[in-house]
Amino acid sequence: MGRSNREQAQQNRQRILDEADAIVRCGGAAAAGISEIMARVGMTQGAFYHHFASKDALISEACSAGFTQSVKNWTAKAFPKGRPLSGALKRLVTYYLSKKPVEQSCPMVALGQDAAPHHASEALNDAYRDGVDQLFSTFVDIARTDPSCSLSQEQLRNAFVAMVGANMLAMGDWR
Amino acid sequence: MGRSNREQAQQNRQRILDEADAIVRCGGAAAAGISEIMARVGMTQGAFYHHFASKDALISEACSAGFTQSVKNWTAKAFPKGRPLSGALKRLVTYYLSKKPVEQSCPMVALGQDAAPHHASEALNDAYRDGVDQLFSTFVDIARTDPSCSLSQEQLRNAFVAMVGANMLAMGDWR
DNA sequence: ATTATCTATAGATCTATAGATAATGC
DNA sequence: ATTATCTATAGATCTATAGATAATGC
Repeated sequence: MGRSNREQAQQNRQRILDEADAIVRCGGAAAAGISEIMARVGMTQGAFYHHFASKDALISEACSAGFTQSVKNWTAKAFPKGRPLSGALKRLVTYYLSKKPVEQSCPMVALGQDAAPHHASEALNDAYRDGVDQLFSTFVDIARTDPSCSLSQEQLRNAFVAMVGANMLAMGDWR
Repeated sequence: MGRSNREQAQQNRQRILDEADAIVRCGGAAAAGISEIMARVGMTQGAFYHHFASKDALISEACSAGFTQSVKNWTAKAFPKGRPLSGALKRLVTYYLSKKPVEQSCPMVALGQDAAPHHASEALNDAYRDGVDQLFSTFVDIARTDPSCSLSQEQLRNAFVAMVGANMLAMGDWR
């Protein structure tokens, strides 16, 4: 097959990112082989390197994309259309702890090990830390907007890490 | 070099397990290559398969061993010799959240992704779930023995997952 | 005779690159 | 002319096995 036009090529790049994000959330960076990703997209391995400089560049970008997606989801679930602001934090926590398809697992948990500075590139570690900060800010924003929530900053931090920890430990039980 | 005697061979097996545990805690199961492990032990790859049926058998056993070690450490840190029972839970939490060498990272966090049933063998998943149960039981036992602690069962579960979640998220910041 | 270890290697990945090909963009 | 994709392959893993070797255990 010949080359795509610019718009199509841009869409193909996005599909590579989306597939990488999905696989990474299932099994971490090691599970996201380039041949597997490209096969899902419907192209050969060779084309990959036209879109990304390296696997690490892909994973770092997929990490950022995954966190951006989560921020969007959190806000949408906390403030569904036509419902009062009150109860927003509770709705978020319920959504976060609900069972979802593996490819929608939380990026904080999916990349926790891969993003540790001992093994990760600086790009990936930065993307991860930035993503965690974004999700925590979103969490606090939701709590502050929810008039039924009166938790202090410290209580919010405890609630946040408890939510993430509970999610990680629950992963072992998914059948 | 020729063969070791039975006692020496048994010690070698234990060293393989210990090295596997250390590497797994640093970077998960994928980071623990058999050649790397055997090189650290000071033997060649070929000898590995005399001691273990497969890499998966090794990782599963290393997982159990890691949790057993953690249970022991938790109890020792909560109840140091010559100190009152009061304050035991606080001492445990402080120890758990203190910065330690990577090869002593918490197995709940190190293996969280690897042990998820989608990718893990049943043996590894069982070892992980069993290990988490053991650590939670240890946590509850310490709390129940500590006269200064009056947390309910539900509060203890929240404290446990918060502690684990905080540890996982802190990993991204280790420099 | 048994067994713990070593040597050598098969076979399956996986990342990355070089060069050809075919369509787009100008 | 440029560029998105494909074909083919290099080179580096990594798990596992087969068969040889050398010391132990009896």
